[in-house]
Amino acid sequence: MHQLVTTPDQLHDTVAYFEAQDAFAFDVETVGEHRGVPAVNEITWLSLATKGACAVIPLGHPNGERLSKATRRKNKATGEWEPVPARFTDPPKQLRPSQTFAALENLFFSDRTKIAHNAPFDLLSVAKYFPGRGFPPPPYGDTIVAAWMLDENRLLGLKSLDRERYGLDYDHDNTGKCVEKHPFSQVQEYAYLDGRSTWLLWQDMRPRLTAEGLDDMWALEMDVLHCLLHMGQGVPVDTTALAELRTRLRAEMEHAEAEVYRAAGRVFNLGSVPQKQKILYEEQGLKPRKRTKTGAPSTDAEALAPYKGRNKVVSALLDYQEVSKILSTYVEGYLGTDEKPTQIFNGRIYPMLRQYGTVTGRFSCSAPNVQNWPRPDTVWGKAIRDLVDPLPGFKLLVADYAQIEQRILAHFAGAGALWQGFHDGIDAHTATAAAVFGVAPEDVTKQMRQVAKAIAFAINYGAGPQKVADMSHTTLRRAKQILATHEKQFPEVYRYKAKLLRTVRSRRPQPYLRTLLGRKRRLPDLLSHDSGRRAKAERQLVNSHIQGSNADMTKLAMVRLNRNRLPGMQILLSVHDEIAAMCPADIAEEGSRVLHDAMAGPEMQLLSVPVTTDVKICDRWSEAK
DNA sequence: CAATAGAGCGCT
DNA sequence: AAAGCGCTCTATTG
Repeated sequence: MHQLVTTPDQLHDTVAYFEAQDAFAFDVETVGEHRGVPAVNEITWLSLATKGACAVIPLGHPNGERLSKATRRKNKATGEWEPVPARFTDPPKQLRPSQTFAALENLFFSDRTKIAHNAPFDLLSVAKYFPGRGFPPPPYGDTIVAAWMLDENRLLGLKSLDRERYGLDYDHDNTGKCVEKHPFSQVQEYAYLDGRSTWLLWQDMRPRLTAEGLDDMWALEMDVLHCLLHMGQGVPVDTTALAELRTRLRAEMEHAEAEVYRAAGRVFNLGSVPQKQKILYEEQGLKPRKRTKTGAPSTDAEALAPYKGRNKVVSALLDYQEVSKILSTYVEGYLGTDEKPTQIFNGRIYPMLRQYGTVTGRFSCSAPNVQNWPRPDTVWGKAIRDLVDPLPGFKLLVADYAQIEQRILAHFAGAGALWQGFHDGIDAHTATAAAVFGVAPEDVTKQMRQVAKAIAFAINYGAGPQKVADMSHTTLRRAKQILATHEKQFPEVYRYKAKLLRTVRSRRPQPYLRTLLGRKRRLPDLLSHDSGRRAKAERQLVNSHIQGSNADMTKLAMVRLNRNRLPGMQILLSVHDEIAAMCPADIAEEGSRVLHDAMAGPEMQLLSVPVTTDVKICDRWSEAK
């Protein structure tokens, strides 16, 4: 059972009880148009749970109980069913957020372990109610991170975990999505169960992390969480430049659109795949070069590439699609339109990095996703990245690891040509090309290097000879020959792959690998009887080992940067092997050294080959070369 | 009308 | 028979 807290006395008793514990779970329900954005949302429910107690604190829920059960009624005149607007009694008198959070301040700003399911959301939502105090300090617990570390392949939502662990199946009408639509007692029950199950899951999972040898990785992830709270301040953007970009892109798009219609001889919906198929493969008489997985002729850029410059519709369409993608995703997506809300608040975007967002250990990123910004060596990529606007008096610091995945491969494979190349300071693709083509590194041509890149894909992603041929612009026969030579020149790479497979496949109860810093990746399909699934799992094995180890290093670098951050320095973004920060201009040089050492200092030399990064100090991203 | 699937495309 | 993501648009389904 739980205590409903609506009076100062009850609040006082609740606080006293929770302050006597060394850990507690909590959960917030939020409302408002931007309920999902912790920087600006509004909390209307707070639930707390710990050993022996749960408390639910409503903070301005608008509804009492539902007056009529019916949600639809028949219109007598038309005979149609119409929705009945929900009507409620008045809600009970509730505590004000200000008095409530004042009473809870000592609890949240204590050394007690603060546990939530997706803790950055709850902690940052709560933090606003403690102005001037920043966010609650460690230690933290996050049941979604724990669940992910214990099984990255399963559904991680609180409700799914409850169903799996306890057979508990509450909330059939998605109460949390929009609490203000629902009656008081229903939300009260919902908030109670969310808080309670977070606490129960924590009790269940924390010891299992230790049992699975994940204590060090857990410590790292909780340090990452601390860093994410710091990053919750968001990224300042130049909204004026963004609006100008919108004007430019709209003009370009109108032009491109007209070009397509002119070439096609008629107007059609440029966003419609079926219509594009009709135009290209029926009216223009092109031969489909590729099929989609449902068997339809593909209209993607790769399928159209052979016709670019030869067919006017194709050329115009590809131009249109490029502009349209940039405008809708990166410009209107951020500024908002009549249909879509803006993602910019107080001149900032608040990208959400999810530390549990991938099976390999990488971050995923959303709302907006800044990990898929167009590359800085393209005209639109420059324009998008230049929207990041360090505050007056600040510089931008941007750094990425050089060829980190190839270095990790060299580390795992051990002594050999690749490994030696890194020790000699030779670029990995150049070293590979030199060995495969039997020439000196200085004689490696652009084309040879391109082939070496394709080989790297073949190793890291498990690409086959056909793919390598396509990437290297050569024949299947030649690609097979090249791969055979590579195997002869780099036997240690293939020995490493074989040994990894043997080791991992023999592990029980299900095969799993461990990354550089001990993260687990389970690959049950390595034992599948379906050869297709097995082959896929074998590709994932090598890729996850390398990609996951890369993720470990980047996460560790972020934590180190957060720890050694200079006063006024703010970590802005992380994109897989890249970290961007903002630093007061007068200490930018020193800040760049801190960033460099966080990523590639002596303590970060965790591989048997050197790890390097180059930090750029700039006012705009595009200046970073 | 809302939710989901499919295609496509941006990134490392 | 190329690993890991998220967003937008259209078409289809409930």
